[in-house]
Amino acid sequence: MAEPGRADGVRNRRLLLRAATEAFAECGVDVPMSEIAQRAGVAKGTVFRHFPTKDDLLAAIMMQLLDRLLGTADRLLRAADAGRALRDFMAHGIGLLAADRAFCEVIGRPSLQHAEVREAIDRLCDSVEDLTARARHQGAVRGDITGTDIVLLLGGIHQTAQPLLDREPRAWQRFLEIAFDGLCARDSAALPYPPPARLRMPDPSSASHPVTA
Amino acid sequence: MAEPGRADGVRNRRLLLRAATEAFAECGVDVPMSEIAQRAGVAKGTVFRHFPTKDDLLAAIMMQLLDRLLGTADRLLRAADAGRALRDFMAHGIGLLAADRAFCEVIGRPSLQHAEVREAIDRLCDSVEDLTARARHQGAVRGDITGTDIVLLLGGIHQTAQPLLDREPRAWQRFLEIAFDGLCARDSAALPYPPPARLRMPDPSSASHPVTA
Amino acid sequence: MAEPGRADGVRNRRLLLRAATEAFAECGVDVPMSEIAQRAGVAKGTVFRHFPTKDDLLAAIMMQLLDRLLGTADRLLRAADAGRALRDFMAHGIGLLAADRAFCEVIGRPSLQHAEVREAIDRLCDSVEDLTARARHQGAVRGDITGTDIVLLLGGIHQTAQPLLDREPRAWQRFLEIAFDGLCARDSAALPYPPPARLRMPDPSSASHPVTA
Amino acid sequence: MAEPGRADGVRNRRLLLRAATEAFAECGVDVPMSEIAQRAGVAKGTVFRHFPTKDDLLAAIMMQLLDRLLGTADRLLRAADAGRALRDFMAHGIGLLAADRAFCEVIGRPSLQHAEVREAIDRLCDSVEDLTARARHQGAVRGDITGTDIVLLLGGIHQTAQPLLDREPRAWQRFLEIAFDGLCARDSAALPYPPPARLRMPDPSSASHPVTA
DNA sequence: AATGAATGAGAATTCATTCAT
DNA sequence: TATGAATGAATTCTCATTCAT
Repeated sequence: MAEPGRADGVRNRRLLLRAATEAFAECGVDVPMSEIAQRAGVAKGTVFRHFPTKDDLLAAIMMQLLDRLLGTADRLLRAADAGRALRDFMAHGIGLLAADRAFCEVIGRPSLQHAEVREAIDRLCDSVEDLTARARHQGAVRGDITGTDIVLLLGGIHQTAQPLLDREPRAWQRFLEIAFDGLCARDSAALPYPPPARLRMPDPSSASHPVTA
Repeated sequence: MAEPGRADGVRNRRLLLRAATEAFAECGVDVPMSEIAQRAGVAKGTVFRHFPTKDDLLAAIMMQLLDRLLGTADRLLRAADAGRALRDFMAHGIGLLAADRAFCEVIGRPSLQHAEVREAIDRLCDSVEDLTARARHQGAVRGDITGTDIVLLLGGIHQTAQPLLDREPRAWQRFLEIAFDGLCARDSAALPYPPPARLRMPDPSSASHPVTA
Repeated sequence: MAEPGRADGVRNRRLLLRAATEAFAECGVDVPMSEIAQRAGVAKGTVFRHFPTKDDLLAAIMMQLLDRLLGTADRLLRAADAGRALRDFMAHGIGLLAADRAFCEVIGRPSLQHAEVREAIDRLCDSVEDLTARARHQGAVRGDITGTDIVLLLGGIHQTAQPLLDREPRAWQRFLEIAFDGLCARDSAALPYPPPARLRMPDPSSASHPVTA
Repeated sequence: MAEPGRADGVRNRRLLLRAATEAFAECGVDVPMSEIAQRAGVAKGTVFRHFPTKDDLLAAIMMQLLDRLLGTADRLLRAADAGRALRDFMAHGIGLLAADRAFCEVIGRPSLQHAEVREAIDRLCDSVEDLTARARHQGAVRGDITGTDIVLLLGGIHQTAQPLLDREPRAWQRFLEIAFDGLCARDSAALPYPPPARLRMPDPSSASHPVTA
């Protein structure tokens, strides 16, 4: 509108990502692009200049998350105590999710099919698999726990605590502890269901059920 | 011309609920009302005769779910093995959620604020609290686990397995087992975060943060 | 399942077609749907209720034109004087085009790829081919004139007179006469270019050049 | 630092005209300005520096066309065989139009109202009138054919062949021959409609009917 | 009561044009 | 002068909801 001057493109991109992350986190993926523009203090057209479609914007936000997760996972691969490292990774990941309501809703959206996002998820799965394997070998978790279990639990634990997040932003720690105790339980019987297959983002072709497996 | 219209009305209401449950489960809450009307084999106007707004329809579906959960909880209160009963309750609840993609999305919607729904959630929490207390007293779960933990875990475990649901509809059993092992872990240290407060549906007035606590 | 409100629907569809024909004729295909709605005296949504996309509306208008042309062609096939019939057909066709500026612009639009439209064009070409063959056999036109020539000339003659249409709505008669004289010229040398192939609407797949051949 | 910027400006203007001609020819007048900028290898702002509005750019392209037509007409005025000259002029003109899909669409656009364009059209009409008068006097065309007829036929013949252009870029020669035969037909009855008035571009004020006369 | 046509407030997206650097 | 980021009006289309029949 009466915006004084044209801001640096880089700066606006950052403003937009911040505004979008916030808006998606608060309102979910159905928040209008115009709301995001407003929060970023730019005109609607500027959003589309930086992110040609809404799904491109969602994908960019996913990438932020995935990049941070990947960085953490790779760093923790060098830790001596693999069990501790695995738990730290989960804590970090859940903490990131806790800031973003959109994560649950983004599943099944075309944004997950961006080549970039698919690759990042793939790389993340690789690293978490390594992280988990080390914990398994050190006896820190049961022998039948896989990296995919861990990735799935990230979202699940976050979701468990989500209704509390407003009033108790750290409540997820409670459920992480419970889950981690379950992951360790060495003397228990075999789990009643085999380990899940590696996560595969759905091909852009399959249109029926939009959920991944 | 005694009551045929009324009978029709009852029948249509049932058709609509079935169709809506199915449609929401398959497509999520963004499915158009027209799609629901079509699946039910009635005209759009008829949907609105029975459910004045979309959120009323969502609330009715929530009520179905909650009623079934409540029935199960109350029945299981009479079981001898309280640990077994708690686990059965969770399995039943997660199984219901697994059939309905809309459940995750409904959080934060005004449908959660229907007086009827709030009351049902309240009643459910009471029953699950009882169920959990019995399991606690029988030593089947740790002493610091509450009914609210259990209710929250319902959604969380479902969410953990959700990306697998298409290909492996029973995968949630694996994560229920893990979580339940964690709930039992008697020799562990205290949980790092205190038990959550009782679930409270948000007041219809507070519009900012749509998540409950 | 009576048909009470449907009378309105039929009436509105007619209003819309009339309004759209007028609007396209006056303003070209770029006229906004909202303008058409306004001219028809209905709300925007009503246009889309009747014609799900703009191209559907354009296709419906094309169908009006093609149906009338086809009716005329078929009727004239029974005339005794084939040369006269062919000229009458052209006069009728050009008269229809003269009322519609959109016709020139619609070429290459997806509306031409509607199955219904393609079939109508096909049928029209068949009839005009017959009409032309009869004129050829009666010696009313040169031996190397085909139905496709005639169909193409319809648009061409209209286009020739178009800049005059506002002030002289019948000026196309002058150019029809000139063209028809050219079609008859029996003692002339062979035409410098072979007859065109049958008109074929482009496959929806070919996206490069949107013009038909 | 004498005039390098100016030289750049001239060069850019030429690049832009070339790119725009090409883009309009391929895609029609709705091609975005950004596409033209890209084809010219300059930034969008540069397009607007040279042509303040899109219609200014269209007008400049019209001027190119008109200048070439005018040059040809004037050159052919000196030919001995006036009938041959007239036909050569038409062939040249149609050939130019055949390369430019935008020409048909430009009719009715404000670009036709540029003073410069109006003058060029006027001058062209004068020359073509002379050209036609000479052909008339030599008996090469009917006595009631005017220069305006010829100018109008340029667009009309092009339009006739347009649907074939993709596959048969020279098909217009067939229709030029037919039309020219019609123009010659000396023994025919009088044409059924009087010669058109001189072409007049519409006043910028009259906004209702966008077609010229 | 049921129907389905009509409504109109948005939603995403495009693009000519402006303007700061 | 050239650049390209920003603008915002305009456009197509969707969908919850209302209402006449």
